[in-house]
Amino acid sequence: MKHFSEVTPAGERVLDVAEALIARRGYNGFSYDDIAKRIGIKKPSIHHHFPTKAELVAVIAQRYTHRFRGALLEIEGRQAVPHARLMAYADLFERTHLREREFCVCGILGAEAETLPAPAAEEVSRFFTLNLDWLGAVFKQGAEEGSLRLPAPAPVHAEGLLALLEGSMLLARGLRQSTAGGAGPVALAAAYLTPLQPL
Amino acid sequence: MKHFSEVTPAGERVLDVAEALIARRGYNGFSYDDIAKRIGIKKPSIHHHFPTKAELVAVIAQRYTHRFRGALLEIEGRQAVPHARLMAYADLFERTHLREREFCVCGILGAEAETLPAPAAEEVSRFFTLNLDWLGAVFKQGAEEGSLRLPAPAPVHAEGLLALLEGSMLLARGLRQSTAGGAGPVALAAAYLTPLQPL
DNA sequence: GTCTATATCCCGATAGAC
DNA sequence: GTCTATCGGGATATAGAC
Repeated sequence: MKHFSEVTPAGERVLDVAEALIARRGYNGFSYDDIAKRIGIKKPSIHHHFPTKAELVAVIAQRYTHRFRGALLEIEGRQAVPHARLMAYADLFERTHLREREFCVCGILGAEAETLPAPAAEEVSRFFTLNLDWLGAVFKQGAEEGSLRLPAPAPVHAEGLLALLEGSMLLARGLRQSTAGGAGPVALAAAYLTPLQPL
Repeated sequence: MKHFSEVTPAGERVLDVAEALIARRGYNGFSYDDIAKRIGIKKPSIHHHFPTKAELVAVIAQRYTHRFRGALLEIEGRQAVPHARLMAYADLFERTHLREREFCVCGILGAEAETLPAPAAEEVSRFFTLNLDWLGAVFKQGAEEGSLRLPAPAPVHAEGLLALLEGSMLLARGLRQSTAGGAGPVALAAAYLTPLQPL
């Protein structure tokens, strides 16, 4: 399959617009014509860059995961303490969400996984695996050095925090508010993590 | 708008099939013909019961919320302790999820809220408000009687637990597993709630 | 309550000129 | 890289007979 780094500048413009559409309406909620109209070109021009919608979405998920991986590395360089790393991680979701109430791209694609073309579903699965592995390692480090007291194995907490953050976006959508009940991803993560810290 | 209790038996059959379709593929992932084929009748017969898809989905969300309200009342009658009530609540999601990997109907509709007809989006919003209010009251009771030590206000924990449970279904979908990473809603809720209990 | 037939529209996708 | 034109299909929805 095509790799996002091979895309031309005009193709990148398509990816940007399509990604924003997915973040708001999901895979089944936008069309090639929606992209074309927002860019100001015609539908067949989109097909010129990405022949099928399946490939377009797979590349978007792939690029999104790549960007996220970069953000994780940046957090590692900026924060040394597990708790601080996890809060910085939660802030990634908060910033995504504050950007005009966007959903995590792979989050909303994950919800639609049953209707997704196989290549796109695989890319989405990679996104979640990447995040769970990274979170699991951070929780494990915290448990080993004693800065976090975990009542469950590290992978369970990794899954719990990721579910909490993706779920907070779903909630905000469902409630039709920018931040559900007034609390955003960071506040929810803090409520999750605070009791795990020794006094 | 029509109330679910006015629906005829044939109409209820339509609701049942459509609800199962939504739980797997979402609002934008199924058509009237999908319903018709599964029941064994023709497409216009579906329109006879529910003239528009917007109304059909609104009634489904309405009925789903009603059923959920009943389940909450049943938990109140069966469990007296806040922690036990919350775990029984998590089990509602676990059972939904084990039923052929279904998503919470209002959960997946919430993710698609931006593309939902207004009446359906309002019903979905009601579902979340109902759940947040109920959870908030349980957390508040736990904090007041001292059986739960909450680092954040009760409404924040209500939002956190609901986000965790909805998110766990999203994760499982995205990872293409019946229970993400092996841990289901109940295990994640336990990891969330255990540190909130005094020793 | 269900049917056949049809209207209208939009979708993803392709052909081929510029 | 973008365009016009078009195809085939599937979507929601309606009319009207049984």
